[in-house]
Amino acid sequence: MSVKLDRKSEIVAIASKLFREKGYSAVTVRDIAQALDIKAASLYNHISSKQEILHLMIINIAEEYTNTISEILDSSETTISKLQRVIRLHIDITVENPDAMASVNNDWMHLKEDDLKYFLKMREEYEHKFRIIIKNGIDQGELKNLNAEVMIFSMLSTLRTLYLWYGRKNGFTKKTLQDHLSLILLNGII
Amino acid sequence: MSVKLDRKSEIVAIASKLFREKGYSAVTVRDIAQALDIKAASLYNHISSKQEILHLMIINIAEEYTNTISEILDSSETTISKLQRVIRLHIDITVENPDAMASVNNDWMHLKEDDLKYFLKMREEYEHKFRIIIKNGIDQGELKNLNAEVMIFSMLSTLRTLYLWYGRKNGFTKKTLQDHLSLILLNGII
DNA sequence: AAGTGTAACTAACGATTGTTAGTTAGAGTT
DNA sequence: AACTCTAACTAACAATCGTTAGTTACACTT
Repeated sequence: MSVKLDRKSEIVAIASKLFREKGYSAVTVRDIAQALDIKAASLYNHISSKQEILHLMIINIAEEYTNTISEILDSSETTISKLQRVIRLHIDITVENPDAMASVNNDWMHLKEDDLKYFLKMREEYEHKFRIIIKNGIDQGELKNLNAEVMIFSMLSTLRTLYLWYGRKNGFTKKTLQDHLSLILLNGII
Repeated sequence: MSVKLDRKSEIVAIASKLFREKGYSAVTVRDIAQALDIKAASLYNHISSKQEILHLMIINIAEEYTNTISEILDSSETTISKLQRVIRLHIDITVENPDAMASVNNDWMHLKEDDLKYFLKMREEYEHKFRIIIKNGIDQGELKNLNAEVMIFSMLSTLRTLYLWYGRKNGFTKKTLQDHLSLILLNGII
């Protein structure tokens, strides 16, 4: 609503980088302030607490995952097509927020009571809907009849740690990932 | 060498669980002591610092990964067989040290100077040898001619986060994983 | 009985933590 | 010219951090 939001976003962006490098607990508000070249107390003109930074970093992203997988599940595409959309979802969010994804993966447990419950509820819902997509695919013969949990685990592990690989020395562009990741995740490497 | 080692291992074991739940920085030595039902200062009869706990947790495991992948690379098996041994390596270490694996993945950056350099050197060597196995497999036509980096990323992401899934409500036993994981990682799900 | 080693304890340390209160300089508005 | 808002500041707070020093109770060996 106000211009303040810009500075606030700047704080969240810088904090994302620091949280990614050392984790939420190891980063002090003085670290964040120093990276912005201001004093720690000045941060509190823009944010209410260190917690709020974590909230802004994680909750929006978690909601986007949850909303989009609901859309995908409810659509009337083939399982393969659904899974490709899930892969695209992870690529898109990771490319847009590579630093924040580290906190979504590793710092969510430092959310406070309500946020924590909300986050865990969303994560459960996400995995639940992912599981349904996979099981439908198996039932309809679109996927091999293998252990569904191992399939889910294997795909989600890769998609969730995308942030660790995207933008590294390897040539992972958004296009490379979109072209090769579904091939490899769905068809295997042999 | 002495009986002390038992108590020391007990400390590392308890600390592994706590580090896994909240991360190295968020766990205080008072937390660790309380979990053992002793006072914080008493820990220092057994360990020299909080750092030492992290060292014991990470370095041994990293060395085991590094040594074993060297053996695998140097062996004269097929690529498929080598990759199956790599999968087994990750399963074995994870089943043996599920809690410590969390720190290997998420707390290594809190190792101090020398340990940190050593760890990163080992991780690079590990990925390097993994890459050679994959590239040999492609060159000899044992693996599809797809982006090698995406293959590496996809497999390692899954294998490294095994600790997050093993022993959860899903029925992941060591046998289930050994039977299904190579099928899915190597042959895909379609 | 005296001596030694182990593993716990109490008490305290200096440093650092997130946060609050109150102030100030400047830009935009009335 | 007076006022308001914004975003920085200094100074300080109580709480907590990892760690050290010195002590105590007990078991085992001599």
